[in-house]
Amino acid sequence: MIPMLEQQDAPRGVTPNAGATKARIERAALSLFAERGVDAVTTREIAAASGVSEGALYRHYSGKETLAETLFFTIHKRLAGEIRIAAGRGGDLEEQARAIVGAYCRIADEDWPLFCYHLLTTHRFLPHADEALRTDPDNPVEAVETILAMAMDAGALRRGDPVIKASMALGVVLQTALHKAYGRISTPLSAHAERLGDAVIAVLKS
Amino acid sequence: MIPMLEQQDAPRGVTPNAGATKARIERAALSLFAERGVDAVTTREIAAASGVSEGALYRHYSGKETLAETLFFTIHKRLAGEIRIAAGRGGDLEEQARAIVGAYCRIADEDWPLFCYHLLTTHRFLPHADEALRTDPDNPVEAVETILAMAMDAGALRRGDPVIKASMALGVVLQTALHKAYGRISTPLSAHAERLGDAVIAVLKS
DNA sequence: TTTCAATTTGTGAGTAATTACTCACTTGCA
DNA sequence: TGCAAGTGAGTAATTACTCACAAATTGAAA
Repeated sequence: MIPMLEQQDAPRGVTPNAGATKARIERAALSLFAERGVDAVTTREIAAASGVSEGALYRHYSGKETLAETLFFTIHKRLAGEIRIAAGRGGDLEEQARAIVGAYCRIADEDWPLFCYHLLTTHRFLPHADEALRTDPDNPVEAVETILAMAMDAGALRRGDPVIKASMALGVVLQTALHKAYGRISTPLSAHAERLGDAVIAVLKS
Repeated sequence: MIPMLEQQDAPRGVTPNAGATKARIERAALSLFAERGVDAVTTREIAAASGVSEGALYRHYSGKETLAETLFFTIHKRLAGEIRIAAGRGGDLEEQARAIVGAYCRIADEDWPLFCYHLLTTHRFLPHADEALRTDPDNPVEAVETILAMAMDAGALRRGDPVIKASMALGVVLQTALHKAYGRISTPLSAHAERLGDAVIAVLKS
């Protein structure tokens, strides 16, 4: 089952509403999960918020946990992809850093519930995911680590532990996003992209 | 009820084991909460892990939620206090920053379950705490914000939004701690205190 | 020191409430 | 007509919390 998340244009030969229910369930679950945590949200609530019955939920997902997991890894892989794309647009390390920061801000502002859900539930899924997913290199952290390791090899960055450098650099952006999640910041994350970029670059050079 | 967390020296006139049960419950709950999340841990499990009965739990706390909340705000206030102490030892902003980073690392290494629990459950308690607690200025974030605002007033730091600066600086340390929680880093946090300090200072100056 | 009632602390089976999930059935589209 | 999609009352299992009781501790009188 592929998550839909957004209403898509209907391919020909398919009812226009195909996937609509699935997408509504996902959007409702997402907001509730981000707000109160997966465990605190009941399947009844998800159904009510989606405007469908509880049974419909099980037509699309084998259970609540699977739904939560699928949503998580959707954004997880998307973030990894966007990071690689941003970094792949070339330029020096500073330009790459700014591009990655910009991508994070854009994704966060475009779909805050999804981004927020990822931010707040990583610890639930990452350490406990099965071997295949946990060691899957297609994740945001490793994407950044790879870029930093390559920059070190190329002499664009002082040698050091890429794991630590990556966590420090990511922290600049993610903690700011967290503060937004806590209600300490009300502006879009993009409003701070430049300062975030400056700080990330300062961390990388430190 | 005051959380005990550690066995204390018995004041005279009091049984030597006073508080021992309460402390055991708290330690067991802490580890379980940090590992799997408050909602996923049952009172039975806490009782079993503490080696006491389920009823004993309710002699000391009015319920699971109260226990979780008390543990959270214990470390929350302690972190705020330690930050202020570290910053209060004088010195210029760089020395203050290094002292605060050192304090975070020390607390994390001294009591990782407690620190980790705080790290992973902030979003559960902070946005939903009652007015008094949520607006209580005795918290780690405001402690840092205050220090930065004062440094700006004193001309030691370029003017800017202290909220953003604080979140970026905190992120350097907290995201690295998170990566330790995810199993990406196995060394003590203190092993990276110097690099973390360098990065925080770089962020502040950026 | 010994005794002992009062008080605190601990026990664990029981309970009411909740909840994830099922299934026999209906609906509506191709 | 056939099949996928949707329904919602029902169910078995779980769980936070209670309560009647037992054990331990205390302070001090004898």
